[in-house]
Amino acid sequence: MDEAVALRAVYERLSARYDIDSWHWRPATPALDVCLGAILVQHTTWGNVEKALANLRAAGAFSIEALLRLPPDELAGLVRPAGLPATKAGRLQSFAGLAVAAGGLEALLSVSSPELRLRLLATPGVGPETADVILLYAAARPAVVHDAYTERLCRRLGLGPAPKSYAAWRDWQDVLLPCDVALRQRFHAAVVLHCKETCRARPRCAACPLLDLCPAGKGRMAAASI
DNA sequence: ACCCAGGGTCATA
DNA sequence: TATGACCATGGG
Repeated sequence: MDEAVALRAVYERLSARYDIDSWHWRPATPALDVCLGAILVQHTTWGNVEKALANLRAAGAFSIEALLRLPPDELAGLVRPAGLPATKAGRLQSFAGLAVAAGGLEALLSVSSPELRLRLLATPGVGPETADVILLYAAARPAVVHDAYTERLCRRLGLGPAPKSYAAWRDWQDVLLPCDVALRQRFHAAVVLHCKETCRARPRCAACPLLDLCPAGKGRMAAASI
């Protein structure tokens, strides 16, 4: 079976099992929440991000303007639960500066997708994955988000591009996935939800909905641990 | 005590 | 193109 069919099957099975509404970036999630969360979640778990976001709200710092007003070390204190506090405080302020320069967050998120992606990537602390999360979930553009979960899942299924770069993975998905915002949101959300549930906690789960998609033989064992 | 976590950046071969 | 060190905290 070719890769387009296989990836489509992954989408069908996982989106049927995992609801986008149990995902922290649902369609109704405010854009600012998505943007700040996307930066804070780098190399940390979502639970820690929630604590940091709660600290920001409690301190009245949950706005582009307030973020820029706050002294860096004070902001770092609020963000500490998410790890890398000094680094992430600076990144939040860089992003806030980008939004202000564009005339506000709404204005920033309304520029064309290619231009928006370039501006995001030019912002310190915003790399390709963070930029694509913002494009897909905050700006509702049909972007592809690649991440460690997607890569691990695809590799175990024997899918994916030969090059290991983010760009190669993103381009690969971009060709195979229908260019639909809601679909791409559901796909990414379902992959992550599935991997978080089964990857470490329940290796070799016999009820894995992707069991029949993996290569025969040894691959079947590997698939069971997806 | 140790290992890992939706990453980004900088240095190096 | 790709690998390694670094950032620093919370949870298993």
